[in-house]
Amino acid sequence: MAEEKLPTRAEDFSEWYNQLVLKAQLADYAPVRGCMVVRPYGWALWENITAALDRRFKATGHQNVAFPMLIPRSFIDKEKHHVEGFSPELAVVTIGGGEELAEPLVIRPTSETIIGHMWSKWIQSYRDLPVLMNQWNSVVRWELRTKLFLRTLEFYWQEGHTAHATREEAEFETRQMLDIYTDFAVSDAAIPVIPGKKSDAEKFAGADTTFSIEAMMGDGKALQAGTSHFLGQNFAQAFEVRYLDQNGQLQHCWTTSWGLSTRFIGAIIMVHGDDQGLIMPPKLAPIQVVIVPIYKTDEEKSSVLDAARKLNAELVKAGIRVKLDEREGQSAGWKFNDWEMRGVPVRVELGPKDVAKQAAVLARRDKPGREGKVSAPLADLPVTTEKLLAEVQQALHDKALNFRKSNTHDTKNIEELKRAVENGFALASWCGSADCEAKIKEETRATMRCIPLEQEGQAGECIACGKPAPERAVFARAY
RNA sequence: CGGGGCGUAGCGCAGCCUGGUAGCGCGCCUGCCUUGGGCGCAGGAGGCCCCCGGUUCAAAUCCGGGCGCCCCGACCA
Repeated sequence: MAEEKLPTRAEDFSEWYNQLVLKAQLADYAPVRGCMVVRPYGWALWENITAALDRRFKATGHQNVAFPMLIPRSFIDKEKHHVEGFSPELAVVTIGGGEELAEPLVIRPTSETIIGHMWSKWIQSYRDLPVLMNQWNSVVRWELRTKLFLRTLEFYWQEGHTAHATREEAEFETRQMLDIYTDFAVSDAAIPVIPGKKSDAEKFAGADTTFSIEAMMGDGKALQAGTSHFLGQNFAQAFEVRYLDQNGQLQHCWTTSWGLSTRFIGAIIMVHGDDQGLIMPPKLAPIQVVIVPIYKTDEEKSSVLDAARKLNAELVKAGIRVKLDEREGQSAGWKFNDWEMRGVPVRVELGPKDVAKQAAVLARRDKPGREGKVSAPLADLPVTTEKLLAEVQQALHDKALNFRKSNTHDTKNIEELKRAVENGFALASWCGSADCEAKIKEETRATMRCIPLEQEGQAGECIACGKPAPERAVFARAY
């Protein structure tokens, strides 16, 4: 690392983000434009995210599967809106084994089509339903403007796909998975999100209805952190996914799909991070506690390291993800800064003075300097640490929620909305027309993020046209 | 896809205008010293100066062409 300090978020949020991702060794640029290499620390975070989600998917009856990456080009063409939405960003394979292919293959941008194709073979009867599947994979979308984690040509995600006998059941599934994303974001990532419905302009290509969870980043911009789509019978019709019901009638299935990607790592960085670097939510942190030993003489070194290793073992036994930093040649101060930059939520400082009184200094990442430090007896440390991790988890969530609240404004006209989205969210009544939505975007550079499921306050007149509006929507500049 | 910036040691950069021995900081290696908030000293290793062509006795430097990456704007998980 050439530069030790990051730019501050106020100076240049975008540059702060870029440098942090590289310096914290979450990811690096790949040799191909717009592609990233996820490094061990970043992947460990992703693994914790996948574990937290996968647990929830399994608990609601979903099974994991693996579909191939290559899809016949013609499949994409079968659903009208789908092809319109995805054609511009497809990567297409035209040569295989040195021969021009009879039919080009696309690298999946998402798997609705190939899954629909297979379902048409597998689903015959209402007894075969529902089908509840999920796959962890990567997909490719040829984006023009890329940014590590937030938008790369290839990204990692999970895509859930389900087929149901009735509209109601499919709609329930769509909402259930949105709830799961919300619960994950709030409980595990400490990121408050607004679950809501997308406008027609913003919805998934091929969906009847798209829901999303929207989060506010540290610069006040919005990030769509997860989506759940009610696909109606669009793909079932395009791929003839049909079943015979109890009355002997042939019916099209109702399907859903839902996804959450490595983009979520970008959300964690931009929601919790501060000018010192990352702050990992304890529940997802690859390293929850780092022990930094401090010593001068050989004698001190051996007694401190003895105590540190013993402590390390006890914390491991308590189920805490702990790392003992035994690196030589870096000073304790250097290590403090290093682990702060990498966002470890709790640091244990252990030096001769501490060992003498059988204690250790605990420092919490979310409170800088002395303010966040306390001394605690070594014997209690597994318990004390666990408690502190829970406190940090809660504090991060509350801080993010307060930040969002204080940067969200009720707006009554376009001027107010324009000002509100300079550094936050705007709540505004919206009549629901695409024209008004387009007008707002044109004049303010903000997009309609979602119509929150939980409506706060009374809807009045549409902010753009003045006609009565049924609902209030969130507008913001978005990543 | 438009606008801007940048390609020189692992990283960050200077040198280029005005052609002539390739440099600085950090990192890395060795040794000593240090470790409670980004220690210090000494020695050392490390280069297709993005690529191709041109001008010239001589090109990192001037000229032409290409490629790549980043940033900013319109589309997107």
